[in-house]
Amino acid sequence: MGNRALEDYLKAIYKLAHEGHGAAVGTGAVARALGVSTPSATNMLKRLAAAGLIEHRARRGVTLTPTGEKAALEVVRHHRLLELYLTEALGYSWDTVHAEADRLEHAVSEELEARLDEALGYPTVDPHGDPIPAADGTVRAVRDRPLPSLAPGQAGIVGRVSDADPEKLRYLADLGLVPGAAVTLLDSLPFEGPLRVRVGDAEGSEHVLGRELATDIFVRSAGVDRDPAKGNR
Amino acid sequence: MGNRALEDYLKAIYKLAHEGHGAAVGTGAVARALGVSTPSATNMLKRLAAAGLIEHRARRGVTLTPTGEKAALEVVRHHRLLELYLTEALGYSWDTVHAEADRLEHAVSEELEARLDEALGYPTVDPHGDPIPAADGTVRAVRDRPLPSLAPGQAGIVGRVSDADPEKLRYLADLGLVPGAAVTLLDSLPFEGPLRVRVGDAEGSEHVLGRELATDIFVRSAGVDRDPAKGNR
DNA sequence: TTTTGGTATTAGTCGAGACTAATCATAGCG
DNA sequence: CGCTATGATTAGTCTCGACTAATACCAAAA
Ligand SMILES: [Mn+2]
Ligand SMILES: [Mn+2]
Ligand SMILES: [Mn+2]
Ligand SMILES: [Mn+2]
Repeated sequence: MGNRALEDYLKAIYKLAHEGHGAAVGTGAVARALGVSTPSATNMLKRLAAAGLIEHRARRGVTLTPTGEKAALEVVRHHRLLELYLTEALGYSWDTVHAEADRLEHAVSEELEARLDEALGYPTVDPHGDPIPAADGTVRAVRDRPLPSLAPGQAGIVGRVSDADPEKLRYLADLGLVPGAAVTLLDSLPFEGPLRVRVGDAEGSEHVLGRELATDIFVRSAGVDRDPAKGNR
Repeated sequence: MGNRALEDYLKAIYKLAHEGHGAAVGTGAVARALGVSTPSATNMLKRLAAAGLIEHRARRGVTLTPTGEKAALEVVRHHRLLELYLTEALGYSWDTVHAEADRLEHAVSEELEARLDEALGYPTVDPHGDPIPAADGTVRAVRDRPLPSLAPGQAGIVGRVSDADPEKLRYLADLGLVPGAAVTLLDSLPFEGPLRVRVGDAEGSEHVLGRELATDIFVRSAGVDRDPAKGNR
């Protein structure tokens, strides 16, 4: 097919750029994210650069140009609108939507995008807590921090969880660790040990989480509940 | 992309086989249907044959094998479920759904297919009157005849209209010539001339239709209203 | 300063699907 | 019975994305 590959590269670059704060994205990272060999990535990155979608400083890394960022946001918007629509309107569970949306995202027209947006009431957050870029390319900034960065005894609200692994998502849902849930870090064992957390408000249930799993959960301060996402639902 | 091309070829062959009653489908017809050169079609047909999806008697034409027919029906089912879902649930008009479904059909998983089917109440007809193949590969037989084959004075019910041309569909909708509408052939001018029809019951409105347009409208006898399609909606 | 190891690029190949130009096969007509 | 029109196939290319194997770069360690 034509632009499916390009779109997936742009999306991957966008996401990598936003988790490794600001720095340029390496060829290898892109390759790993897409399950592709590094020469394949090099080749593709050159073409993206030739198309003016990315800046490619050889042996340095890669950054999205404004045009490229716009295109990437378009794909991300499709993906997240689809994820939300599939769960809200068609009863999908949040652990299965990702794969479905990954295929559908490339076949979504501007009209379908608009109709999904409308049917959902112009949402700003997807089922996993990721922000849905607006039609004009605006994205709410994410300031959530990984759960382990809380101080012992500190409370937070789950803002976002990593949406890649269905198993993980099912497990988190069982524990009640979904976006919007209150969570308190009771203590965290040293030497990268597990964390003990309370899920829910005053007398919620306690759980122990492995370090790795906890790192995929992002929280915001419990006090500061100025979340634009809640604005228009 | 991988199977998008194959699926489109299978779908095209299926549809051509069903409009030219029973005969084998020629390479040229396939090429024309897909907007592709005949050598491209020859090449692709060979690969479909190698995959056991079609029977290709050289210089004869092509027929779907049971496996091929099953695969084709799968695509057709996706297409028509999507068309219906887009109109019913997302407010698409019937002239624009075809193009959208043509892209989405290849990205529909078995799960999404099942959920669309359920959300629509297990429908059997798409917005243009085409039958939706059941999950088990069953298709309601279509016995509708072209409008011009009615005898002057004879009444019928619109069963199906050709869904390829949006302009045409908009025009037909304006005239009220949609599936389920009653239509009476008042008279038809000789030498392939235009037809005068009444749309609606006793005192409906009268319209004149060009021969070509009329040939894209398919009707069933007004009396025999044993239509399985009306069964479960 | 030389060695080493991780990362990126080059070189060469492959299959999918498309194209054009040239050739063939056959049905039907004269 | 031979000729021709129509339709199908062959031959040869092209682009897109992927791959492996070989090479080049560069930073840090020795
Ligand atoms: Mn994708
Ligand atoms: Mn998501
Ligand atoms: Mn299609
Ligand atoms: Mn249709």
